[in-house]
Amino acid sequence: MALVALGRATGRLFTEALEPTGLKPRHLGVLGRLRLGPLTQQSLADAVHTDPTQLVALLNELEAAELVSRRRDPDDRRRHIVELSSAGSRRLAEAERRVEQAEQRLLAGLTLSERGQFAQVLGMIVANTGITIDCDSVTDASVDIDTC
Amino acid sequence: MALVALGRATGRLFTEALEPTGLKPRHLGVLGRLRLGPLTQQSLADAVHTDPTQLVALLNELEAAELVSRRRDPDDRRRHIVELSSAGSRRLAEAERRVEQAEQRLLAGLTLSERGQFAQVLGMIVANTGITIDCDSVTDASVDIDTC
DNA sequence: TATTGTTATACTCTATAACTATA
DNA sequence: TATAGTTATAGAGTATAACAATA
Repeated sequence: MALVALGRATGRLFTEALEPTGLKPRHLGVLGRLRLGPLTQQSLADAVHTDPTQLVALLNELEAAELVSRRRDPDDRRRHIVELSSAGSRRLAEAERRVEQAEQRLLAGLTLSERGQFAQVLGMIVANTGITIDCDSVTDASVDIDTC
Repeated sequence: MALVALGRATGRLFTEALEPTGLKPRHLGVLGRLRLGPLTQQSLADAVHTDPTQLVALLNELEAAELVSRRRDPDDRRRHIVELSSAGSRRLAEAERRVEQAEQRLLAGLTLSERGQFAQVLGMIVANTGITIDCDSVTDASVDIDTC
């Protein structure tokens, strides 16, 4: 179905748009969530619907780039508290800008009302089926930049 | 973006719907193309926009299941001519039925006119961007079962 | 004993290069 | 030498199980 192919193509588009930032879509999801505040790795994994096991690798990369920090939770030394750095905050903003530009290119041929309809239909499909989706703001009327 | 996640979820939906047939979406694309007539592997690879190298594995599986046959082209013995068997034809029909059912579930909440709008918008996005898509009938008004 | 984070393993997909047999 | 098909290899992405430290 065309929807699958278009989804893949869109994924490639976003991935390429992010390339200059050194981030991949999944990194963006993590950084975006951390902007709301520091989290434990477990709760972060839940929040971005990622396997805790895969989150480790993502965080290793983000930490190596000094975009996030990990520190032990003094209350429970098994836990790591993950926090967005100021560099991470800046990188996130830049990445979001690039993704938004890519999205503008993608939707260039559509009028505002068509974009609204499109977002609405996407939301309805998600809502009306048992489909589990990896990201949150699907019903966001602006088809906005949740790059989960 | 929601579109990416929905595309992935839809892909999983179709893949699962096909499981009882022992086929994967890519097999379906190959079988569907062969229904139009026998082809050389090269032209088949072109037709379904698949790497000739990956097509080999797909055809090995389809041939092992006796859904297609490969024979040398007498005019150029380097070439293989690939042909749909009658069993392949039946399996294809069954697979298409299952995919269509999955699609009905996916679009269950939408009215006919909403489905039309949706297909139209998908087509416009594809047409208005430089996106290369792996399948043909994207602009098909019925959002029909090209499972490429 | 259970939980947090980590490592190791494996399996699928995909992309690329090298090989064979024919031309 | 070039082409059709094949094989081998390596790289992402993902899922699962086992492990160390801590509770």
